[in-house]
Amino acid sequence: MQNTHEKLEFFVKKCKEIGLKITPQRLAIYEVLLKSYNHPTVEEIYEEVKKMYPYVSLATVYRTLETLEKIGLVKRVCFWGNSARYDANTSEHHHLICKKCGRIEDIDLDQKLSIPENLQGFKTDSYSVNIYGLCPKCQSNQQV
Amino acid sequence: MQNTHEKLEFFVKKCKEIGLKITPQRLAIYEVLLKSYNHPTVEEIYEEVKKMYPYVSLATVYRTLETLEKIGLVKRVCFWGNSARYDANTSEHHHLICKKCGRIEDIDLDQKLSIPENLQGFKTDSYSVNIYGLCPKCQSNQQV
DNA sequence: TTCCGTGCAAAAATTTTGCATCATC
DNA sequence: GATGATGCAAAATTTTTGCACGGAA
Repeated sequence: MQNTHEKLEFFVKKCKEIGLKITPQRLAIYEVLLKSYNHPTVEEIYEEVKKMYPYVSLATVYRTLETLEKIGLVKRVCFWGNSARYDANTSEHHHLICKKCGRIEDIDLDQKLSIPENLQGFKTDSYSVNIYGLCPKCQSNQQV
Repeated sequence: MQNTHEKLEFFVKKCKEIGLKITPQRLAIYEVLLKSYNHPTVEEIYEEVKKMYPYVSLATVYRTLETLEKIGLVKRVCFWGNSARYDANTSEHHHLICKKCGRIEDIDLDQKLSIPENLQGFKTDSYSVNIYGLCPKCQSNQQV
């Protein structure tokens, strides 16, 4: 597991390698994502980035996230509601999802599935597990 | 595993129980979903239903799918792209997803994960596994 | 100086809602 | 006949795109 600083250095290295320019917006967007552990929506990322760069545009956030996803630095996750969410944790991990409020948490599973390399003609390369349930808050609001 | 006919009867029973009216549109939408094994988008379901009921409205499809999801007859799945997809297979099963074209197939896994009932404060009740890879078609178009 | 990236605004795509009418029960 | 469901259109939400300008390399 790398820390934020190492991840940012890696980001800069990767951008230079590929020939992407390192703009303040790009850095800010990636930084926001590194700091958030709640799989924010594009809108939420945008609001956060605006605190540092008030003139940033939502379109830039969309474009940047797409770019970051292409080079493998962030993952697009999509579980709930109508908007895409992003995650800077690209290591092997799984998700715990509240069926009521949609809250998503990362989780490590020690159990491993052994997935055949070939399944129904698909050449497989990874998997992820979504575990559904009720988060602590929604359990106590159950009666409401 | 029930067949289509049994599922339709169950649908009718369930609707009556809850007090939902059985309209031709509802039946048609559920039927379309029962017959499709590719997790169609709302738009795709709409196009299919229109073949039987040319005057059906997209809004009805949206509302009906929401209703069917609430009563547990269909599942909303969301993996790829920007639109919601639906699945009438509500039994325990998992998904095989092509990273390139977004095709989704159901898959049975004989391996089981044993998920603790309590994880990070969440009361868990189910899980699903998404396996990612390349579908046969995208493998052969790889060079393109 | 050269391009890529950005901001802005408009367009496209997706989903929800209000309301009058219709059809099931 | 009562009530819930539908169709239509408009609105709201989410995402993408075109284009001129500005800034990183």
